[in-house]
Amino acid sequence: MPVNKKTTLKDIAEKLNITVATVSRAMSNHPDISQRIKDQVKLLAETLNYRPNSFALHLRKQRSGMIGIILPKIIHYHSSTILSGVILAAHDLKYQVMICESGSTPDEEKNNAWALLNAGVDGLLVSLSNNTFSETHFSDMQNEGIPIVFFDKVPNSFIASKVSTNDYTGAFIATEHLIEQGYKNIAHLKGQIGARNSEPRFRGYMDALQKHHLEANQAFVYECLYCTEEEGFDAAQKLLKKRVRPDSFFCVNDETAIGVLAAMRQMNISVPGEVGVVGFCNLKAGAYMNPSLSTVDQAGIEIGKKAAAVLIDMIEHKADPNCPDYKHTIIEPQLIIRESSRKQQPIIAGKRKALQKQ
Amino acid sequence: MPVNKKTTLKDIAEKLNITVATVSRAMSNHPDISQRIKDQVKLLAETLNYRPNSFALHLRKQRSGMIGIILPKIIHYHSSTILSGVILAAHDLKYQVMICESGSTPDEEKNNAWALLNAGVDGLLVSLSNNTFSETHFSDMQNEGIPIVFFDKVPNSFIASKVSTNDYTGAFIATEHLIEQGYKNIAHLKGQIGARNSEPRFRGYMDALQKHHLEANQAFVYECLYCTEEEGFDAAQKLLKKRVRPDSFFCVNDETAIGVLAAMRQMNISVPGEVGVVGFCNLKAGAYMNPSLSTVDQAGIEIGKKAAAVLIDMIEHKADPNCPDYKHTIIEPQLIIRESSRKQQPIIAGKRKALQKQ
DNA sequence: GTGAAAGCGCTAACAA
DNA sequence: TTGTTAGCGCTTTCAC
Repeated sequence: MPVNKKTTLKDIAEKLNITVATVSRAMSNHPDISQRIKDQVKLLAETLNYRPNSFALHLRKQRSGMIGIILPKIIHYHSSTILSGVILAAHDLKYQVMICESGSTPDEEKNNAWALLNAGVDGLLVSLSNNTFSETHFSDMQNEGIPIVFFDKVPNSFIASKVSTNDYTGAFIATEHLIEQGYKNIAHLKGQIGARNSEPRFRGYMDALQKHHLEANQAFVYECLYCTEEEGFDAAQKLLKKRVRPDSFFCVNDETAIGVLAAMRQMNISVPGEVGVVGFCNLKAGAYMNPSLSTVDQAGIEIGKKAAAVLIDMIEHKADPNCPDYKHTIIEPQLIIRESSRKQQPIIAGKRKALQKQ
Repeated sequence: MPVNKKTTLKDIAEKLNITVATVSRAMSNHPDISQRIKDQVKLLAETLNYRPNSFALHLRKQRSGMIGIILPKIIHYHSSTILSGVILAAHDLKYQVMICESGSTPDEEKNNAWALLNAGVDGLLVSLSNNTFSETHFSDMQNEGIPIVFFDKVPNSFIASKVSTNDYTGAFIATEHLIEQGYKNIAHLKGQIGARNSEPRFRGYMDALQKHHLEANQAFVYECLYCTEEEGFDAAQKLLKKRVRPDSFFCVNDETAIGVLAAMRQMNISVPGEVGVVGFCNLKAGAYMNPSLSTVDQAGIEIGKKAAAVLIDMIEHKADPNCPDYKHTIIEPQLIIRESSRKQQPIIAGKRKALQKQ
């Protein structure tokens, strides 16, 4: 493997018998430099394959043009969608993205944050793990003047820039949709009390019931610990064995909703005829199910784009005295109606339906 | 937002009336430095929140401890799994990961590569887009001494370090499995001729047939252009309308296989009873299908880990005269048998099955 | 229009 | 045991 030393401004200067300063100015099209020199320099730079040394640039500017992102788990569909959005916006603004995965452990999250800062990122994008209850290290960083934007899973009790889905309205429109389809006894598979998105989704569900004068039945709210398909499966079976049965499920996420669908299949209960189901997240898998799963889409790309844009704005206006205050951007989610909740329209068997996606 | 200038070695040196050199040595536990000074320095560093300036370190060492990764599309399950593996291994070896997405366009891929290098990565991890036919820019980089490892979608006609799945054996064991289950007329939904993984998978299929003395029927091989569920759906319908019908499908990926399952449902053909189906990739969705989808798992985490390890090895032994030659690591995939191909065992209705995953 | 020199923060060879 | 000096590659102020 050849180890050709990279060309530097010095190399060019020596070959042309001028100083590095002149070369530097020529490369950046400084008006003082004669066209002749500029041409010479640029030609030589080209032929020698000159590329500026980023390390020197970073040191000089005390800026790297890199932002760091910390995610609980990359494989989650929602996370990787957000990541895509972040990268898009960052590249547009000439920033690169460095990535870490916390695996939902607060310690890793903290280590990741410091590792990214030590690697030289100009700012941090953070989606908190569900298990992070103390955000003091992040407030320390903020106080040091490090720009941080929280996204998706954002801290409640902590003043900072944030970008997140409106979980409340997402849950509200999903529940309202079930009501409009004629379902009356709507159960809710709820997330863990501690989990960041569970509470607003629960409130959205409750408020939609209230708006439409439906009584909220405590027995129809089932708390899931891990929000897996298995829990959804179990929950659905338990709830349907009660004397008063629910006729539909609004689930805190698509995994549990998929579990509900499996339970319905096993119990020979028709969906959406007898029971309606709506999830939350718009997993790819939902579109493939039979019946396909209605859900709430969180516009991950938008969340990512916005979070990156806010962060980079903070980075570039750090010294600005009238620097904008921390702001919380709320992205509105969108209801995706598929077969699992469409009671009102007959289901047309066939390809179009079988493969319907969005 | 406060803009506290960060503490440097100089600050510490001045406060302690010693030189930066001494401070530097004290911080790195140089044996020559007296314990007293070390204690003083470290204490002050601690209280002043000293963190070494990475830009200066990078400039000095001409190394950043960052690697870059280029993926066609992050949202693809397989890609994000690999990414996770890369990050795991990189962090273990004290490297950070910078990420780009090519969107499967060769131009973006090239831009990404240069952008990552300009940002200062020590080496590159690349999964080629299906549309990349000329890899000259990568060979230029290689010739400049930049360590590159290709993974997943690797170049054929280009000598470099590579890590990839054994597509051939994956296809072989999948097909053989169908044969062992008693299927005789095995169709293959094949990827596009140009696509990187299609050919070895096709060969694996053909060779498995041959090994078991089954005649390969040209009419049973269907070439998909985009390998979507829709194509899988169409293909299955077309093939099943022929006079000689296939009794099973080995599909180039899980998307097409999911399409086949949908077609079977619509045509009221029982799976695996009448027709068996096996996919490739082990998408999450496959486990949720009814029947759940048999598939080939590509051990994405392993691919990622290995690719990162090889790259970092190249980076750290760049100057090594007996530097290892480029090597191609092949990761063996694993067959995941679920319901869609298990003809031999009766399907037990119920929860365990409905939710079976791996 | 171009050169000289300083400095970004750090390390390491050489001196003392 | 500690200080001095040079240098990583680049930009920029100040001279000329």
